[in-house]
Order: sequence, then C-alpha cells, then structure tokens
Amino acid sequence: MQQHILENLSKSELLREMKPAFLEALAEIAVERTLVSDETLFMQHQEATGFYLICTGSVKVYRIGGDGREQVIHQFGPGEIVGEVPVFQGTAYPACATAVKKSRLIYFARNRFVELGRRQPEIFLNMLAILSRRLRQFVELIDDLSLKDVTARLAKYLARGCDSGSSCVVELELSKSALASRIGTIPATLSRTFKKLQDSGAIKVSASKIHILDCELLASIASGEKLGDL
Amino acid sequence: MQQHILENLSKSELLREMKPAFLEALAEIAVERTLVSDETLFMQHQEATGFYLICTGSVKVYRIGGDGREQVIHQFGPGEIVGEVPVFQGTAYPACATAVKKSRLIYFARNRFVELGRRQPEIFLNMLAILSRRLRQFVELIDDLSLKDVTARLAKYLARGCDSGSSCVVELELSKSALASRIGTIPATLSRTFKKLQDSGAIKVSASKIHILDCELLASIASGEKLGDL
DNA sequence: GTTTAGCTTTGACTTAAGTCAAAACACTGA
DNA sequence: TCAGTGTTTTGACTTAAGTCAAAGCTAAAC
Repeated sequence: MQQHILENLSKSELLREMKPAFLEALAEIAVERTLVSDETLFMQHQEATGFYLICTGSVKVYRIGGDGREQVIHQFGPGEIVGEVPVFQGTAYPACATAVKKSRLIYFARNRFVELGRRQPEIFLNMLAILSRRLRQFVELIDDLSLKDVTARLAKYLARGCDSGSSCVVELELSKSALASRIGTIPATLSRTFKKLQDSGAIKVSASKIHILDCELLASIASGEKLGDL
Repeated sequence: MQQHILENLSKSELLREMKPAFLEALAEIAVERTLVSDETLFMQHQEATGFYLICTGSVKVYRIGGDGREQVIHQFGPGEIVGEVPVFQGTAYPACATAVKKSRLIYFARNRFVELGRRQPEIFLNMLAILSRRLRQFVELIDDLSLKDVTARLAKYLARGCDSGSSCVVELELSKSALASRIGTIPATLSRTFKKLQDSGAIKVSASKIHILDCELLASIASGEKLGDL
C-alpha cells in the first residue's frame, strides 16, 4: 500500500528529486483519495488543511468573483501539486479546486506534514534545496526567453549535454515537439533552427541523435553570439 | 548591530517576505562580511559551509572549465542570494564565486542555519511557502512569455490591481523601464503598448497613474483576446 | 503488403516586437 | 532660470519567429 504511494510520489517532477529516505518518510504520512468528476477538493477561504499531488485525472483551480462567475486560474494534471502554498503559509486556500474528471490524488495533511518536519528538519531542508534549484532554473529560462533567440536557447539546451569535451553525441529524450515547447517555441521553428545550427557546422542531426561537432562554437552560440558574427 | 543586519535582510526580495519574527531569528545567526574587489567567496568543489546575501557590490559566479578558462554563469547584485542551493542540499559548491568590486555581504553558516531550523521548523516552512509561491509565479510568467503577446502581459499586470471592481486607479510602483523588463519587453515597446490599450478604451494613462476604465475588457485582453477581435 | 494516424519538415506569408537614433519631457541642483 | 542628466516617447526600419497548409516520414495496426 505505502509502496504504491511511493511509486506515485516519484512521478512528481518536484518530489522525485528528494532523497529516497525522505521520500519514503513522506509516503508514510500520505493517504490516497479518489474523486469523481466535479467533486470539490477545497473551497476558497476555507482553512488550508492539506495539499494534494495529482496522480491521474485533472483538477481545476478557480476563484469565484464578486459577481458569482467562476474564473479558472489554472488546470493541473498528473504529477502536479495543488494547494501547497497556503498549507506552508498557514493561511486559507485562496481559491477553489474541483476535479474535472475522475481523478486519483495523494493527500498530505498539514498537521502530519508539519509534525514530520519537526522530527526531521532535513526533509524541509531537502525540499528547500529542490525549490531553490528550480527557482534558479526558472530565473534563467525567463531571462533567456526575453533576451535570447531560439537559436541560442536550442544551442544552450544541447550544450548542457557535453561538458567541455570537444565532441559527443546527445540523444534527445524528448520528442521534438516537446523540446520545442520546452525551449519556448513551436515544432516548425525548431526544425528550421536545427537546420541552422547544422549549417553552422556546430552539430549534425540524425533523427533524435544530435552529434555535437564543435562544442566551443555551440557554447558561443548559446551565449548569444550571432551566426553572422563569425 | 543585529538591527543593522535585519534592515539589510528586509531588502532581499525573497527574505523580506518572511514573517517578522522569523526574519529576526535569521538575523541572529547572520554575520556581516566585507570583501575587496577580486576577493573570492568560495571555490568550486569546496564543501558548502554557508550562503550569502549581497548587500552592496557585485559577485560573479563562474566555473573553471577543463581547459582552465573561466566561464561566468551569472553575476549577482544587491538583494540576491548566492550559494544557498548546495548549502540546502549538503553538497559541494558547484562553481566559484568572486567579488567583482568592493562588496558587503551577509553570511549564513550552514550549521547555524540547520540548527535554527531544528529548533524552529516553522522557519523552514515559511521559507518553503515563499519559494513555492515564487515558483508558481514564475511558471505563469514563463507560460505568458512564450504564449502571450506584450499587450496581454501588460493588461494582466494592470488587471491584478483592480479585482472585479468596474473601475479604479492603479499607481505604478515601478518605473516604466523597470515595468518593461518585468513583463519581458523594452521601454519603447511598453510605451506603444500603453497607447494601444488606451486607444482600446480599457485604460487611461496619466504619467504613473493608470485609470482602469473597463476592467472586463482589460481582463479579456489579458487572457489573450486580440484587440481586433472585438 | 496497405492504411491510418502522428510526428516532422518545408514553403509562402504575416506580424509583433526589437533596434537605433532623435526628440520631448521631467527632475535636480547650481 | 538654466544647464544637465535621466527617463519616456516617437518615428523609420528590420527581422525573428509565428501561422497555416501541404507534403514527407515513421511506425504501428489491419
């Protein structure tokens, strides 16, 4: 049973980064919960008693405006976490959450979570590490999105693969369309950009295998050097 | 003395959001440190013994590549925090950090920080709240940067001000150039965009006071409705 | 094999938004 | 008051990258 929960936890993009021992401790305090479509998780203004990890299904988070209309803020899917901010803050839920289809969730009660952290502060420390690392990555991506062009962003993505080695092969673990949205563009543009990088001589593309021919060149493109400037 | 540190802490964009009592506790374990230009904070691979908040000056973080050349990853300025990720993770510093000019920093020793969290886990919880809230905002901004145009982003920024009320006045607390970079654009474009929104009848601009004339319209522009579609 | 469906690539076209430079405006201190 | 500095606006121009639609590929399914 707890084993089953553990498996689900490690599908969450954030939690999977925790140290295994801590993740197990977290699984211990978790309980599973199934919702039918349109069942409500929590309401706006209600005291935040716990947060949820979505395993399957989908949950919409929305606010009820003064005029009674509901305004959807976001829809969350598998692997995403809902409601943790007010739980950590100790405030009320700032919005409502309702399942839009049959969903399986994992629930973490606030008091059990706090108790866990009191016994093992390292768990909180581990979570702080994950969040601040993620924050760093996002700050960087935001910078890149507004300052760099698609070519530089793709080059940067590819350059992560091979450190300093003069040549190597990167196997894309994402589909090209997924990669496109990862670096903030669309498949058509990505395709053209791959070709552009290939023409520059920095890489060679064969399906999902990218041969990095000139790592230095790739790095300089990644840092914003225009191809024409060479 | 500690009072002085406290003041500096509340200038950090992240720490200032902490509950005052916790911030004071944090100030208790902090020590001030002054660096001359080119003085090194820490080296790559060295055990992470603590992290720093920059009060004045500037610190560059860089990696030494296999070929000995230093590759600057980022330069941090006042209010920013350096080195917290490896400290939280309990790993070595992944890069080097050196002051690029005379700088005043505040140092948090890892062991004192952990000890503090052990005594008062609520402090960690409070920090978790701040980080996850910030993360949420960033996820949203990243979405907006790649999916929405400047007009929608500006409309959204302005719409935060007036909830559901049909009309109100928002006083910009940022300069227009700061606002521009906040929503991922440049002053020239921002200026034109303000005019565009004004022409649509949603707002009226007078210097740093923005009169919101039609909140509904503004909200629909914010959610991606093109002005031509009306 | 052939069909169907899902990616990926390509081409032709459009446009939002950036660049650069000049002008207008605002604010401070002499 | 005026000079002097910094910010905001404007205009003319350029371009990266998006849209849409068609054509190629793969690869599993019949």
